[in-house]
Amino acid sequence: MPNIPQNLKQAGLKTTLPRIKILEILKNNEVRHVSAEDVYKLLLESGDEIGLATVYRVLTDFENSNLVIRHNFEGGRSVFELNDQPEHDHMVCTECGHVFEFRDERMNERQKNLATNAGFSIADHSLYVYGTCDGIKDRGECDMPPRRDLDIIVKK
Amino acid sequence: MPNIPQNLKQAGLKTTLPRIKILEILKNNEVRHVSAEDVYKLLLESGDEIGLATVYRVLTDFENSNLVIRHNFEGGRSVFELNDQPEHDHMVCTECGHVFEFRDERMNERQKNLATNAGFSIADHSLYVYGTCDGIKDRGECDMPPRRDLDIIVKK
DNA sequence: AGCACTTATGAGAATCATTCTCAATAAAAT
DNA sequence: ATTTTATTGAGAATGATTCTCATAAGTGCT
Ligand SMILES: [Mn+2]
Ligand SMILES: [Mn+2]
Ligand SMILES: [Zn+2]
Ligand SMILES: [Zn+2]
Repeated sequence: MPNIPQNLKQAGLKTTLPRIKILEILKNNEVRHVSAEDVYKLLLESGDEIGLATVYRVLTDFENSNLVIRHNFEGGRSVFELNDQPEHDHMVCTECGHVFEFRDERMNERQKNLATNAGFSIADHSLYVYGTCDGIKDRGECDMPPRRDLDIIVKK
Repeated sequence: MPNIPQNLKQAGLKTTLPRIKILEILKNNEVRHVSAEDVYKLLLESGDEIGLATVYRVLTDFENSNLVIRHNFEGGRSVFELNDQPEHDHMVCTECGHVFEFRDERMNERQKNLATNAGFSIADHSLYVYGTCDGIKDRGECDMPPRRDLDIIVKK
């Protein structure tokens, strides 16, 4: 089991209670793509009184030390996820809010080639697909909580 | 030359002065990816006193009637562009702010297949690539204003 | 453990983009 | 021209996020 204080130290961050608690939440398998507000509420639920400003600060610190990745889905609020998966993209269901993760190696490659050929150095990229997960819903997979593993993997 | 009142009527929008002025700006070849604030300032520069709230409203109306497309690049502000180009994606230079447009038919297809196979109905998607345009800059293409035509087209 | 030094936290104020409210106005319909 | 209905403008309100600054907590060193 990964040692959280260890993780923080490695990331160059002091081991403080708020950071430990928040990293615990993010490592918890029950959640995956969470907003700052979500984290704040989860903390309250577990009896930890940590200010919202602190939650934002900690998440930003985590982002800067690459412990988490920040997403800007439509809707104006940032969403964070633990940076413990290979690079992947997201499909967001605009009906039920479920976020599906997928990975398409060939698409990544194509993106890189494209940029490189154009003389552009990629620092980052974001691909979000919005729609509804009807088909998946029909198969009873929609209302399940997001899974730890990528939902869809497209092989080369 | 496309008739602006015509365009508005077709879109089911009343022909009002603010709408005409704003559509004029968007159709003007000098700008392409603009924020509401940008539009507001351009209006002021040309002596039109149109409230910022109206600019936002009009742009949203335009979006709803598919006259424009709204982008949510990183940085928390929406950017709009006239919807007069085939579907395309964007590379945003985080140094100079230049936005390059590109189109990769195969990537689009792949996205669609991916989603379809997963039982997901795509309503929309956004692919933004962030980085720096060093190479392009070297070739003296970077600080030019965005062009009307897609910057980069990748053929099948 | 106790002390000093540095960094993080909390609460609330401040900021920023965007939306809302509502009275005044302008466009379309009759 | 008159009525009807949608739009505008100014400023207030909102919502997410950041900032400020006094207080508290972590870390290193006696
Ligand atoms: Mn993810
Ligand atoms: Mn574009
Ligand atoms: Zn769904
Ligand atoms: Zn550049």
